Amino acid sequence: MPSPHVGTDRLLPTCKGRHFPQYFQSHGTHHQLYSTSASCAQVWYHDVGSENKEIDFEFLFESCTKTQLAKRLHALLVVSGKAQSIFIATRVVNLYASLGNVTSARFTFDQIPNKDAYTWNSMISAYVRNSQFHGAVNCLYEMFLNSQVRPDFYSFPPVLKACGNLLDGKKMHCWVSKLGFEWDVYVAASLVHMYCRFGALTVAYKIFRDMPFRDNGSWNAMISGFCQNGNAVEALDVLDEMRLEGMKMDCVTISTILPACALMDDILQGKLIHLYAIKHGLEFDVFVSNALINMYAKFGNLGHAHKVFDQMSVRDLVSWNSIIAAYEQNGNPDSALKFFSGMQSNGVQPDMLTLVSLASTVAQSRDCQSGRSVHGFILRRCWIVEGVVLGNAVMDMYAKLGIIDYARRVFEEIPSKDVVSWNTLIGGYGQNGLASEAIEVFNLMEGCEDIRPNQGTWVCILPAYSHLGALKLGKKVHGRIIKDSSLLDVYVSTCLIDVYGKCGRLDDAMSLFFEVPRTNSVPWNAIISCHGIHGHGETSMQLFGAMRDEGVKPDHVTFISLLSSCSHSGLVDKGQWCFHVMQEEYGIKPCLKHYGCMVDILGRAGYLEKAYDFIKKMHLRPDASIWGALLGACRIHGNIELGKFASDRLFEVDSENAGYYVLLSNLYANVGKWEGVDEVRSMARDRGLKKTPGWSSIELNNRIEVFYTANQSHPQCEAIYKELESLTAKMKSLGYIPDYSFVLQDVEEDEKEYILMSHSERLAIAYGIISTPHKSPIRIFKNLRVCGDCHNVTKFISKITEREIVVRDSNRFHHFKDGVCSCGDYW
DNA sequence: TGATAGCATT
Repeated sequence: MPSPHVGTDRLLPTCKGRHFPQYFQSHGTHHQLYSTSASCAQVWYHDVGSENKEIDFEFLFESCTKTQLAKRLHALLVVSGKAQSIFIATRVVNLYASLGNVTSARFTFDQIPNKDAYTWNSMISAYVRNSQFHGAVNCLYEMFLNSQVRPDFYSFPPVLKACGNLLDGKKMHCWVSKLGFEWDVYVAASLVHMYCRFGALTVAYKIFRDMPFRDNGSWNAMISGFCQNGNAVEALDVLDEMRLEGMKMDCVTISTILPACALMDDILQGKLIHLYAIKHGLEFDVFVSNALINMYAKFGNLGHAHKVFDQMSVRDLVSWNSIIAAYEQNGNPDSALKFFSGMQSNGVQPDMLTLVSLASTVAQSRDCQSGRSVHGFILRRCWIVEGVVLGNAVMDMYAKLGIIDYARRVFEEIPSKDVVSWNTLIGGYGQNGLASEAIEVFNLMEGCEDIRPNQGTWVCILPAYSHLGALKLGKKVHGRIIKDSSLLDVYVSTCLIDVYGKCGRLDDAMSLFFEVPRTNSVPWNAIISCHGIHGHGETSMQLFGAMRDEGVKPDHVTFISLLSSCSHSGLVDKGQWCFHVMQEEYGIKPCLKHYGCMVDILGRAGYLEKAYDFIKKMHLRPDASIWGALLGACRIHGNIELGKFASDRLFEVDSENAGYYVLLSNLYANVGKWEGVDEVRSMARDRGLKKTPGWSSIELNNRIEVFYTANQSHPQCEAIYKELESLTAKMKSLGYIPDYSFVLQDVEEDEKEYILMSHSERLAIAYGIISTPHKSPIRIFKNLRVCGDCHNVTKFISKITEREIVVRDSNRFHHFKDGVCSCGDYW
């Protein structure tokens, strides 16, 4: 029975038919059949040339690890006449199937003349093992139509598995019942598993309950069904029942139940199961070890995860992926990268999931060069086209690396974008401070009919609204969320609290805060920070007290919010107390942001030397924000020497930020040291520094109007400047003197006055005045800090126009009313 | 004679 697809590879050119023995003769007696690669060398073919010795086919079957080898073995079987046996032919079908080659399996299958049930069942499972589920179901129908053999107990388990994947199994269940196979333990377990795949847990559980006999596999099917639908409690209940009935957990049970322990946050249960595995000698099973690595990683216990990984004698792709993900998800990108290179040097080929972890790792390591390497690696394998998940991960990586244009490009290249792709791009723009672009993309997404926003979308778009102060747009989304979903996700609620708080609606933020479940720190952090930026430091402290009373554990973000609240309100003692409590009571190590707040608190309050001593005692290297805080404090308190020292340190670590030059120039100007002002100006000029363009925005008629400094292109430009000129005249009659120290350019005085007048916040305020009813309040947002002159001017404007003016800048809120600011000029 | 099946980890 010559087989045309056999023996076609060029290393065995004459192996067809009867030429085959001659091939061996020409190569002597001891002959290595599979000599193409080292991994195949284990398979030897002994003494074919000397006719009296038998070929060890059993050994050859065992040793086939590649389709090419299987084809040679198949050829050998054909030549030796053994392939005519239906038993041997069926084994060949199974061999091809196990190597992932369904085509060859089917070809061999078709060549077999009198197929029996064994043969048909093997072909069915060949399809299922290779995820060709329609093929499996069709093959069963084919078998049924072939009147000589009937489907039996062995036919249905793989077909039911296929049905589970195809999400269509009612008809098959009827058939199984009709044939009376329902009570076979394998068939019933397959039914249980299939219904669990559909999420029909009640039906699955009923079948499971009614089983007359349950083996380990049946229990495992039910437990895994609950686990995979996220019902960890039920899974653990069934496990208890199983053990009460005297059944022992096996490798499958353990690798199924460990993720449920992680889901339940039940580390004790997880450790007990680990102990059980050790006691019963199951700990070195590759599935069990992998599941243990994943569980310990979820509990943040990298030591245990690493130990399990180290003790493994056999590691597969999942083991490497798990240990890489463990380090990546616990914020240790360096170790994750080390394991990735370890994986490569061990000859394990990475898959798409490896690259998803790797992309996140690189995003954390802030290494743009590696980012490109990862992208290149993926591009060479065309993986972006294959799976949207990897494309999304690469987008996220670029967004986190701050290369948002690349993220956009990857987004454009993803053929079937899902809601996560959109969310990632929206969030990416948001994280890079491009709130308007984020909103633009969100609007584009709204135009896509097949994409529906989810909770993740709201978490990405709402901060963009907070950032621009788009209260009305935020409220619109709030309405939609209430309409769409009965249940408010804690993260979405927190974003809404943030929108209301940052749009100046503290009362609305508070009432929303009281509605959400407050069991984790996230909503607390938001509400504390909102009160902080409004200058209500005492309220922030009271909220912290309430948080402690309710038993909610604060995290490092809580303390950043608290410390910045203290700094905005001048609460020196309370700030120091927080800094102490954070370390002593909660064991949180201060990061640069905490230190920055402390320098700010001390410095603003006038304890400049204390602030400097504090910096000297830091266990982290001070960055620009730390020296910037000290410099800012020196400006307020007119300390030239320390200010000069701080700015020297500052420009060592960041010489590009124009804001710090303005600060220093302002310090000199305040004490009348004009030569210092000139020096700073020339420094700034020499370095050709890139200024962050200042802008302010105002929300009118459901639109956000953005004004850039000295913007002349607005349609109402003329009216705006006219209004400002008239206001300036009135202010001067009330005693306003422009403070030119906020002007960095070296120009004539009248031009300096014009520059100050063109500051974006003034343009926005003037636009508000001419576009809204008399005496109505005005809300302005500015991306940088409001300059001292603008702050002073706004006080005058609030008095002249009898309007309440709320300005939120990059730092905090300023409420102006009757010529006074709520911050008491302390900001 | 022999060979075919369910439940497991990122």
